[in-house]
Amino acid sequence: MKITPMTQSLVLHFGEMGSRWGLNRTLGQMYAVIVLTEAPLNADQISEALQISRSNVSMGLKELKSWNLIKLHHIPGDRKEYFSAPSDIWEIARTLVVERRKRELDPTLSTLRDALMEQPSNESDEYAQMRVQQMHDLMEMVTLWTNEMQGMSSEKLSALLKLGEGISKILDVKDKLLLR
Amino acid sequence: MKITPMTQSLVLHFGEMGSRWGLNRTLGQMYAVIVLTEAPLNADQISEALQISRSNVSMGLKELKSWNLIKLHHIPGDRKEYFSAPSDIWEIARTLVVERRKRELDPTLSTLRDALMEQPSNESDEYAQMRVQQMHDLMEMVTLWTNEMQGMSSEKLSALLKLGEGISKILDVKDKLLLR
DNA sequence: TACAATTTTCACAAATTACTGAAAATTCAG
DNA sequence: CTGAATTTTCAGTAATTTGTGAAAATTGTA
Repeated sequence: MKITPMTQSLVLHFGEMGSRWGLNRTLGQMYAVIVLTEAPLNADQISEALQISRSNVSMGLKELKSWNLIKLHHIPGDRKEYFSAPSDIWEIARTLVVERRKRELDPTLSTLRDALMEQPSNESDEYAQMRVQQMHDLMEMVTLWTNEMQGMSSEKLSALLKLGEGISKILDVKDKLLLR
Repeated sequence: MKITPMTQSLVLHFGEMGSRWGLNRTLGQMYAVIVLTEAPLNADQISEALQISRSNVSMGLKELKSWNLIKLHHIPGDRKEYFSAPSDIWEIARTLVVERRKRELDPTLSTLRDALMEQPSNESDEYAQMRVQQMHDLMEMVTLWTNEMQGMSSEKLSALLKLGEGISKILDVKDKLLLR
């Protein structure tokens, strides 16, 4: 599959960014080409577009699947598998946030809980445990939020984000509001 | 500096996590030991606690500085520099979010803008540009939010996060609220 | 069931990233 | 200003991560 210069430069950029996003270069490039192309693509097309080996594409697709970032299609009369990204960009964002939480927060939360169960052996352990408690509480709140986010429609999510600076005002009058 | 078994296991965990957090293993470990220790530490203490070379600590501290994650102290009569983490965990979280945005979102936002300036050369470019526009709008909203967050007091941030599932309800009545 | 098409796995190679010790640079007390 | 204490830099090496081709496994059709 040929790729236009515009797509090409976006793909390269998302490759660079991939590594900063907890994915990696190739994964970033692969997802870029999938997101930017309307028609679902098969592995060979991706391999050709990015000039990477077929086996690398296979491994990348496996990982994108584990992130729930791609949809699988079958074309009648064609044995190949075709892949596309959700057409709703909010769905992609929601998935990314939730999956990153799974990878970045959940394991830590569980380690923090373990540490809190232990008996502090001296003063410095006591201080450490206090900090662990703070981190734990904060991360738990973030987890609640991402769960909430997971169940939100794209419209609602968009409305929430559009609040932007309005969020402070809303917080100020929240109590008043919830009383009625 | 000696390290208790509890701190030791937390340090190891944050090392593992460091890589998923856009830092790296050593940076994660270094920050863990700084966060979990009440007294400010000097480079030699960190080097000893983590069993890594002094030069590695120096590079790590440089990076932690660039993330604005550590505070610098001077102890009278001692030429060494001492480092600590903010005592307010919310401040740490706020900094992390803002710094990650700088590294993960800002460069992409600028690339997306560039792509939007280009003249689409054919239909597939038109589709790509449409997606780029969507991504751009979403990321811009996130940027607004993180800016908002940067200016929020820890108390307010905590209140916002505690809303948790309440956020949906608030959204539902937002318009009513803002009218009065 | 047989077999061609397709996908996945995996051992090794290539590329990237992280770590070290030695040397250079900086800092500051006297 | 001197020189000891301290920090930083950097070239080389070590460790980790990523990519490949060949072979194995799976899939689906005739």
